[in-house]
Amino acid sequence: MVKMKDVAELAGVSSAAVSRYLNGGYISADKAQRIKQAIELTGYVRSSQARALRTGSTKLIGVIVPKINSESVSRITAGIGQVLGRRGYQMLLANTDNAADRELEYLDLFQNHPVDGIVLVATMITDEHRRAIDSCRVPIVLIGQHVEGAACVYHDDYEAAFELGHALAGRVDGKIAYIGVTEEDRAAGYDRRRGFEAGLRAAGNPLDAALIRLGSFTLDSGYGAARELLSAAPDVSFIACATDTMAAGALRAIDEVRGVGEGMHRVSGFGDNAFLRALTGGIPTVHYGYLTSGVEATNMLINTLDGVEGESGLKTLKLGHQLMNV
Amino acid sequence: MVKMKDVAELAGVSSAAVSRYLNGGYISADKAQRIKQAIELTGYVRSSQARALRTGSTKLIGVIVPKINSESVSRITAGIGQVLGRRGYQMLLANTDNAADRELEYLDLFQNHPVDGIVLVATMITDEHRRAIDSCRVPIVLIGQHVEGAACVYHDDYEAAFELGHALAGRVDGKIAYIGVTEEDRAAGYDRRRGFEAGLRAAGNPLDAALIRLGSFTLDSGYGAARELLSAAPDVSFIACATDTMAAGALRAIDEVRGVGEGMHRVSGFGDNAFLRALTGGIPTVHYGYLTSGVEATNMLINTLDGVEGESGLKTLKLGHQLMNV
DNA sequence: TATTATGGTGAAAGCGATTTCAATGACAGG
DNA sequence: CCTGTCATTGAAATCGCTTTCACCATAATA
Repeated sequence: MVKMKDVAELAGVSSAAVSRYLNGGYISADKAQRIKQAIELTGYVRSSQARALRTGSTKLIGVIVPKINSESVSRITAGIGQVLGRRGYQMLLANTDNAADRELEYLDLFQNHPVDGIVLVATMITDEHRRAIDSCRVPIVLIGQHVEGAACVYHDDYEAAFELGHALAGRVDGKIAYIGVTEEDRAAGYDRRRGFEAGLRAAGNPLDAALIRLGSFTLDSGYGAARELLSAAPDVSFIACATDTMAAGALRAIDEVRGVGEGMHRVSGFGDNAFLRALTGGIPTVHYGYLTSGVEATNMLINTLDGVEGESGLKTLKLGHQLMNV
Repeated sequence: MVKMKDVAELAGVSSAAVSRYLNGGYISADKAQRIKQAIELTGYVRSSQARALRTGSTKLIGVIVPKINSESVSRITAGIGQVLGRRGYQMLLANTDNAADRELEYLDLFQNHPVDGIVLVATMITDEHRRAIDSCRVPIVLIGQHVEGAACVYHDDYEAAFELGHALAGRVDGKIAYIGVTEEDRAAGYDRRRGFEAGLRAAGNPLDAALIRLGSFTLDSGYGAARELLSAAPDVSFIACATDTMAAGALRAIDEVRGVGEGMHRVSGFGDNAFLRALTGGIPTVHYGYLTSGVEATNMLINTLDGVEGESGLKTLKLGHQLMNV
């Protein structure tokens, strides 16, 4: 492996000069030229490990996600990767598989192992999380949850759910049920349910607490909850779900119980999943710019790291949403 | 930041001893104990950057994927991540967004930037790819394509497609059409089409070359191709697709043209997408263990890196498949 | 002419680990 | 008592780069 010293010798300069050439310090045109040639000749590439040791920066961003194989998360990740690539950073990906404690673990690992910053696609925010975030040694941006005092990019789940509930209340006749997710997930659990309830209530069609079920983000859990609902309360005519994935499960359940195709206009979701849209023609749902949230969060983070001027760096950003098919 | 020297001083030993303690070299029980305490007391964690510089190993694995936001790829990635986490490595993720040249770029980047090995979720394998793979300075495993002389984990797309074609030939009456993908993707393009054709032919119901279209992996492209097919050849009664995603698009097209629900038994796919399964009750498709291929490939790679005994290290592994809903 | 900037430069000091090496002491065997 | 193992040990050399520092021209200013 050719190192800087070799290049320097070949070019007849000191390695300090080569380093300066590479990093844009004082260098005479003459030597710059010689160094350039020497580098090309030897095919030299600088060791990022030595550089990292010396500078303390690795150009690595840690990205922690709850589940990579989900449409929303993988879109966010795509957005993150896009910006990272463009701005000269690389992505260290950690998939926690929905285990909140592994989130903390990785938060820890990433601080000691070498990342310059962290993007956390958040679900549950416990006190421990808050503490870990506060005491994080590198800049960190959250996606998906609004946490006081932390930099975050999120959607207004309450407002979106409110609008959805309000809009649906008028269009649906009969009983509306709701399949939510754990309220520990503030955004997708608590906010969506509360917003939806408030929306229905505001439209004069309040949600019956007995018709609320809890899923776990998966298609199967949506299916199971819906089956249970349909047999426990056969007069339910519409099932609103906290995610499109669970809505797909509910759809399947309704189709099974009431006949194929029946489900299509009897569920709503969140997230505007492309498959669901194509296969059903579109159920009522909320469109979020997942990719955008990845992009925005990452830009925010890197602006801070690179000290981009005119940029205040980390902050809080609420992205918009769009009601679909209502 | 507390460094090894600090720990050493506190424990009254040399830093060499601490290093040995950490890496399992000769150390007396007495000193080991003192070092252990000193580490706990100081909260010392060793700098992976310094370690990387010295040892040349970063415990980082580069993972190159064509598109992270696709069900199959994100499942593979989940499998990779699982093994990586378990075996003490971290994942450097690069998303090429289906640009083959960016694959090469990252292959390059990863060799210079510091990874111990590479997992390439492959699509197109050009000569340039082959060269890049051959001359790769770190171990590399491919997923999804079979490349002579390279370590790879893949599925037998030809065989699977053959079986699917053969099985469908009997069940479908009327004309069968096919929406494929670029043949530069040997596995998903060439092998699947050829296998499918051969399967149909073997069953005495050969595919009409005029009924073949080309999509681009996306739902929309499947939709577009299907619309075009349906108007160009209204007597087509079944559309086989090279991916479930395109099948979803085709389904939508059929529903639009022929009425909702009609599509369900008129398309087939590849990949056994969970949404598709739930929403349609299951179209004929091929189930691949995507997560497994990620797991297997990664284990293969790390066995090589860690020199696991009894393991021959890198090799070629063909995984099985399963016909669904035929 | 004397000073002061100013662009350029290389030697050398780290960054924080791992690892070689020679040295040590203990202990068994002869 | 001498010699050979053998487990332990710390000093010191690296790993490959960045960056400080002192220094040198040369040009600009007083």
